[in-house]
Amino acid sequence: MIRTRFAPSPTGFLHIGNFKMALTDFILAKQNGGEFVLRIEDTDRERLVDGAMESLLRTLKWAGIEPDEGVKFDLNNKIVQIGGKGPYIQSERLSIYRQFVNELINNNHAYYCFCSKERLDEVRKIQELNKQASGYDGHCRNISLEEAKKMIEAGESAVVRMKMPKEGVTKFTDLIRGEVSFENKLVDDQVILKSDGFPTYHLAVVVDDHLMKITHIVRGEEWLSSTPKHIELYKMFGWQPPLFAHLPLLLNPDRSKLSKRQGDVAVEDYIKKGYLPEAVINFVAFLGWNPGDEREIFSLEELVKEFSLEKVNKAGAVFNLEKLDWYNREYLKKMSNEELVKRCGVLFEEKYHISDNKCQIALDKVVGLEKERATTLVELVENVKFVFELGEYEAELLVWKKSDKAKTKENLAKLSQILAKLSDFSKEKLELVIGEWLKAENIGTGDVLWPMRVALSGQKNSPGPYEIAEVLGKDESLRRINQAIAKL
RNA sequence: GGCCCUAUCGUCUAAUGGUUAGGACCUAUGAUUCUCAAUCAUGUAAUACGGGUUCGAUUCCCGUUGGGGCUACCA
Repeated sequence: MIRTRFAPSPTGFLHIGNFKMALTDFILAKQNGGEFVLRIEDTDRERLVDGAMESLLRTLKWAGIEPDEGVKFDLNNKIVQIGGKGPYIQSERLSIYRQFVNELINNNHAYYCFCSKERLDEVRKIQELNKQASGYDGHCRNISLEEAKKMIEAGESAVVRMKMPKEGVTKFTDLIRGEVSFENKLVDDQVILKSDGFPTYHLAVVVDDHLMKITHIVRGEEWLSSTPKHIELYKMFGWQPPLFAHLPLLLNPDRSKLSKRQGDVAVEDYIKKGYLPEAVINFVAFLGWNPGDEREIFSLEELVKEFSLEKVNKAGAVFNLEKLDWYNREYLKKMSNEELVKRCGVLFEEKYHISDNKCQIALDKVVGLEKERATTLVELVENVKFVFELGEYEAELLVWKKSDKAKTKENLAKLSQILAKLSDFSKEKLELVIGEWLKAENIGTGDVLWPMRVALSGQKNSPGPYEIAEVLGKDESLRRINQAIAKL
């Protein structure tokens, strides 16, 4: 059975690139009837951010990516750990790591290192000057265990380094890139246990993935060059390494690694702006993957059905907001008004203080006005402002370019009379009645529809007049039209 | 600097040892139209470069160049 995991560090909001990894891990597990594990990698005590774990979980939940095992919200939105092989938060697993580090030390696969930061900096500087490969020079590699223990007892600060073999080549087959190989002598003696007693990523990830029976490691390409260290650790422990798949990275428009400087990188930013999870998932999944035909719209369920690692591209992909916008518009157009009202609920509440479901039916129509025009939820809610509050506008705006003020006033007055007699204010009925009138009297549509639309919306650009009139209802529509007549 | 990964329109990508190199986004033009959208039609636009292998290479190999990653007691 396939078991994948997503293992974020709680150092801030969920990065869109990491989101892509989580999505891929989730899809891969789900499509094979496997399990998806969520683990928290909080071994860097200095970069911990309060509330980051909650934020990460909230974002994943928004996207419908929830783990079968590991850390998640329960029904009361409390963070819990589920599954049998926990804990799933690394800071709660310190004794486990210590035990495996000791095993490595006792088997001569790891050693204590007492080098100061200053010495390490010096070594690096010299290597750089000599244009050599940089890395630890092995200064403490041959200190005997007895001697090391004495130094520790004497109070010296130490880290533990893994003992990389000095010859040979580490080869592995990446599911995306094929065979990759590294010369062992160029691989560093990585620190695996820090002086604060916490493991580094490299040790913790290997131990946890093994203990948690992870079969496929799907992660970003930035990990490719540390994979030989991980493979070597599996070897030292006598464990079977899992399969690796290193996904291409997301890029800025200038093709550098996607970074905060050039735009929003946190998924939360996109949630706040009113992007739909469907659109973000579809967009991000299609960065570096496609089904091989010309379909572009894929739900999470369809992705689970059709995604395959073999078709994933090798090169990084520019994170192109214009395409995201397009996806969001597509999903907005497709969505039922009812569902859209649900999604916009909080935004309506914040902006117009409309909250309870008494207004649901009305909101349904309001939302329909803009769903083909807006790009995001926030924009949609903003754009229907005129329904709740008719803004100020100049009388000149009422006059269509091919018309004049007198004619406009006359037309609106007649329109007002006609509407006053109507009981059915549906847009179909309005269109029919007004259409007949225009035809009968041979009046150009623009001569009436333009001023009517402006009178109802107060805006240069807006939805059509019939639609707006239907949403506003008879009383409010007439009030606005008569107000416009008074202006002229 | 060292090591590793990578290269098709501006962007995301499809395809094949032989094609008019396809689609989507963006963009331009036209149609529609009361405005903005939406919609429909049409157009512009790509195999980084140099060597091989081959009857033939965008595809396979090598090199160059470009881009990216790693090179921490960060992940």
